[in-house]
Amino acid sequence: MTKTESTKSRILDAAEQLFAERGFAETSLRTITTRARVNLASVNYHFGSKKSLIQAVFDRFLQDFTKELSLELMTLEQLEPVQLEAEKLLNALIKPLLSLNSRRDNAISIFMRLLGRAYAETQGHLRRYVTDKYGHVLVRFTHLFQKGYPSLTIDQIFWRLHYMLGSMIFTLGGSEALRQISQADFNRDLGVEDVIKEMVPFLAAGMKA
Amino acid sequence: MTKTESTKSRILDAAEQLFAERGFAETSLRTITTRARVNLASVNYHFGSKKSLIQAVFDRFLQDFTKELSLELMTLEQLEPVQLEAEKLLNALIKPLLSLNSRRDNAISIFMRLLGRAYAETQGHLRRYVTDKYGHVLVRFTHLFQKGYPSLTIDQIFWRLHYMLGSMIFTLGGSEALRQISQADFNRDLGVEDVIKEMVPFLAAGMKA
DNA sequence: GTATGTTTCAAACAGTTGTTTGGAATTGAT
DNA sequence: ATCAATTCCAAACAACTGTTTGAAACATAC
Repeated sequence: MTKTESTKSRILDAAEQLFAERGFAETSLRTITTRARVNLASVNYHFGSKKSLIQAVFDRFLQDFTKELSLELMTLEQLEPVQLEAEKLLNALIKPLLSLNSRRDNAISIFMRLLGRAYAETQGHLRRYVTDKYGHVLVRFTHLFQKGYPSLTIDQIFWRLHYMLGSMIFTLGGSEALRQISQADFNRDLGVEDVIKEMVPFLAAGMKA
Repeated sequence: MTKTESTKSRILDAAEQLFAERGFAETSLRTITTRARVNLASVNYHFGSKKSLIQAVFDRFLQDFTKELSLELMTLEQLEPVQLEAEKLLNALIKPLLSLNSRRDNAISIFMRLLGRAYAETQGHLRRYVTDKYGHVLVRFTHLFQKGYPSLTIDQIFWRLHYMLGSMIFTLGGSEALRQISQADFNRDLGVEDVIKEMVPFLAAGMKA
């Protein structure tokens, strides 16, 4: 059993990294199994198919993330409307993100990049899978914002949340490359945590606009 | 010559649509040539390779877009610092976008989706190609913001521009799918133009924060 | 030690990919 | 009408894809 687990998780480790780097279609099972130092057939043996492997990669991430996020939302849901400031709501999203990074190096970037790629899969199984399984936290989030900012219409909140998601996925998912540009043009280097901190006032101001 | 042009542009039309829908790797030349009703070999004859075809698709879009954008930037660059409000700067970006849509249906979504996919290509030729060829407008944009908001540091401006780009690419590129969700959950339907209008105050507030 | 179930592995499978080829069809100029 | 250049096209190419197979290696229990 221990040998199996190491094979499965070695595959997951290699897969999530490669998927984030190159994309799903651009990553072959042979590339994954070579990097994971396991036999090619073991992916189909342990996961069934490449599609299922992709979902398994997401599952591992989303389990950790949504568990923490759900906890944050629960405490927020017991607050009075006046206490629900945008900054506080944003932190409920950011705290679980940051704790991802404490478990594994670079986890935020990988996770955001995977999300971005899943989102880009327009025709795909993945998009449905992610939204079906984890769309309810978005709904809870929407309700919280509605409660804190009752002057905004529900569509305004809906769309602003998506502007926000776009900012986060885009900048955090590509942060290495962006940091390279930033470093080249402005001779400064920011870590992912710094970028997130910079992001909060920007997003909060937008949500309150 | 006229036959050739029609073949070339038929390929470009089919390719840009399919690339935006499914992605570059997920779209085969056979799918493209079938939809374009041309022979398979004509892609390699007219464009050389699939990579070059992808670049050609971008070129056609970016030529129209950057020409208009550059014009907008020029008029802004002759204004006084106090006149450079965030809303005005945003409109300089949005106007060329909207005029894309007047030429071809759905052009904004397609363009944004292509940009998103190019951006996701981390290892790739495309990323370099786009940033190399059109990165200077980003620099001009940064300078304008710096002039209008001198209290912000250069890194703050740099990152906020990227938050902004993320919002735009994410929401406009996926707007059909998002609109579906919006329609299902809130029974409202917004066109791309409406989403953009909704976006301006959000982004402007963030930039000024 | 034998038997049972699980996991690994090399090899092969059928299908798809981008690209190349050499000849046919078409074009435009003289 | 003749010639040269351009464009088209069916067919084939080698390389790569995800998946399956059946036997070998391993582990676990009696």
